[in-house]
Amino acid sequence: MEEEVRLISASYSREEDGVVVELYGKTKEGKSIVGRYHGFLPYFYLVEPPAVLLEKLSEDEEIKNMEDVELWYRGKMRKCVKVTLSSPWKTPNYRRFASEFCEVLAADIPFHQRFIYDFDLGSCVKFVGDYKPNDKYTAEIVMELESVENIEDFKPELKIFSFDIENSMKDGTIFTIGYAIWENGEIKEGHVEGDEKELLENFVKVIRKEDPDVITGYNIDGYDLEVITDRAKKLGVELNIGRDGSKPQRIGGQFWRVHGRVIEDAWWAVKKELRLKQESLEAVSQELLGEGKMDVDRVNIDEEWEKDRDKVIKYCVKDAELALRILLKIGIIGKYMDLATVTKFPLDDVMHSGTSTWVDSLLIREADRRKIGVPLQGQERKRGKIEGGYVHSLEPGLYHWICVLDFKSMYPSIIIKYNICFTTLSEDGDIVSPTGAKFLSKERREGIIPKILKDLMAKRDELKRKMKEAATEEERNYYDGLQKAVKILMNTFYGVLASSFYRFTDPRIGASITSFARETIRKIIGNLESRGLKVVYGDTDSIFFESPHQNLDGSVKFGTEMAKEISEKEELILEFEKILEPFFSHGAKKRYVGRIVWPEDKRGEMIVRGYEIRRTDSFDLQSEAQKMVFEKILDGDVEGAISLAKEIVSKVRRGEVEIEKLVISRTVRDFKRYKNPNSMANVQAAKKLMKKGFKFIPGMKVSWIVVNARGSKQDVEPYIPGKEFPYRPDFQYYARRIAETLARITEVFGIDQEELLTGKKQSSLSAFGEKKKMKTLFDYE
DNA sequence: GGAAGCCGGGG
DNA sequence: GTGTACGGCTTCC
Repeated sequence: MEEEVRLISASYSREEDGVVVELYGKTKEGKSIVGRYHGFLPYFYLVEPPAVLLEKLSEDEEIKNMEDVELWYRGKMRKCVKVTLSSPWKTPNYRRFASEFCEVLAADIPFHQRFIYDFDLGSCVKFVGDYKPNDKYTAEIVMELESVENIEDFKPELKIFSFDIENSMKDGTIFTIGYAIWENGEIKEGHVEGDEKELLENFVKVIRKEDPDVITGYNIDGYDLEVITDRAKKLGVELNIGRDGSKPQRIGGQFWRVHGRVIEDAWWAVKKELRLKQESLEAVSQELLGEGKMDVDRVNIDEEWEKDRDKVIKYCVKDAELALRILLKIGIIGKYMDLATVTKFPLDDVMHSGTSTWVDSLLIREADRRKIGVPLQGQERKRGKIEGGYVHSLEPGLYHWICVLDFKSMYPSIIIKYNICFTTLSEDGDIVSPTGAKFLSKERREGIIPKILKDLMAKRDELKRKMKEAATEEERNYYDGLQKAVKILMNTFYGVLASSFYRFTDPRIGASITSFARETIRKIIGNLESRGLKVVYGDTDSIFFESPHQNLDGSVKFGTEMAKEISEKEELILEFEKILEPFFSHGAKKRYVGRIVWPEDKRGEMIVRGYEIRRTDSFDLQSEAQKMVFEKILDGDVEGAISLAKEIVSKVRRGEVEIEKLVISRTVRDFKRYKNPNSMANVQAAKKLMKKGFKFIPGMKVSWIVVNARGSKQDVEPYIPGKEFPYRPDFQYYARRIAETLARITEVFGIDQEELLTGKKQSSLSAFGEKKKMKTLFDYE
């Protein structure tokens, strides 16, 4: 019997006759399946172990086998012993014990991943074996596996179960659980009823019956799952919602895992994929779906429940539905399926493991093939930060016809070009990085990291080619998703190598990569300048220079030629990415704005880098004013921009501003949890609300307006939407904040914060012309 | 300037 | 379960 399966998650069970590896997935036909594999055993390696250790281990019943092997480790082949044991869960103990005697290798690899590496499985496989009904599982098909083979990847539609709970603010009792299920392009809704115990039992029943691949909801990681687990425990309900009947488990006080399914919090998905100022379900639904939650006062949920149960149930189901549609809208499942394909992992592993594990997935397999020892992940963390990319200084001003060139996969290309790898790092290497580290040339020993990256790069080119040749939109999207995933994975390699203590590397390697990159980009900038071109800016892998032609056609032609010419010289590919007309910066690195005029499909798009305001104490007027001024500048109207900035500031000073645009909001927790509660504006606002007779519940969001910022601490007054605000905002304070924001732009034209505020020039320096002085004034980094 | 603290979502 | 884990901003030292 055979079944073609996309792997969703993998784990193992202890059964009477030993350990069983369980591979969960979805078949091409859309059925849920579990494949059971018997007889795979955990193992690790000892490097040059002393006899006393071997003796002790050989007397131990847990140890199944010991075998002499040779492994390359720290620059040479060494005598090692492969130790096979019978219980994966005991491995950490033996690892700790053995570490007292000698170095231990590959003893910290999760058992199911060890299985996947050893069978070199990808994310889609063929199960070969017999169907054996087994009432342990909720899956439709259960197979006892004889073998597992890799097959071409496919993306089955997954079944997604979204839920939401409503529970008492007073005692935590769960009132209802609403859900929405995505299957075959349709959404089905429902809720569970009964007293709290029945309700939880019914919830478990629904999940077991529906057997979803993915469980979601909004902030379920931090709230709903926690509450449900607590209440179930109190009431003695078995929360066996795993595909094997196991309970969900919290990992590191963070996310949750359950055997056979993926638990993906829609809120976290939104955080990962988008950068939004407001992340509440209401705000995100409005933003992505154009509709909001139902009108229920959840601070008074107990009363609402007493008053109108049907309404609360509807509200609850609606929230579950919104979370589901958000998850679908951002396409995170599809994206991670593509990443699963390129990392050769089950979906759950790629979604819920760190990026270093993605790199492990390719690197450990390759290391095993080449008999290279796999070191343990070091314990040290966050040490010795390496120097990053080169950032070219940016002189303040407005520029025209800026060509932007970008290195294609710069860091991966550098790693390949200079054969940078832990296997090539060597004192007698002939490739010397600017930091002094030496690497063997490709001819003497090809590094395994460069090899993997080279394959990935070729893979990406092939996928891009297939994408271009695609006959249908669907096919095109399929390949586009995969090529993007390869790109993400390639960049992850650098990110992991640059982190100070990844198992396969050390800071010398990360530092060498960036130093080669800095050297390369500096050289190219130097070349461009020696041709008389003005290089305006550059950051890590991009170069911005002024086109010698003040028109579109000439600039496109010139940029294309330059990219081609430099690429040929460097063994690295420079791509002509875009033309900005105009381009503006006030002179700080990583901060600029511009309008794209080429390529055609992005024409008119405004790009803003580094100026985004995402401070927790920001108010709407700040970002609105900034945006308006930028738009004027990009229209080429500098005078207009300056007068607009002055006008906005003086209007705020005079109090001619919509009060809503000055509101600042934040959550307030239990006052006791603050070290210095009285100094915090949110606490002050909450206390004043209570005085006015409003009910305060920890966790509530409060809004306020600053009414006096002159003293040692800010005086604020709560703002209640829809009600008149009976105080006078501290307009001087708001004018100052706005002027601070806008002056960063207008300073380039000689108008500083003081002048925006008072209309008077404060410094004797006037605007342009005095470049040298301007540079010292504005070149803050 | 780096480490520690806190928020954000949810009822 | 061979894994101990957010990301960004602010305040503190």
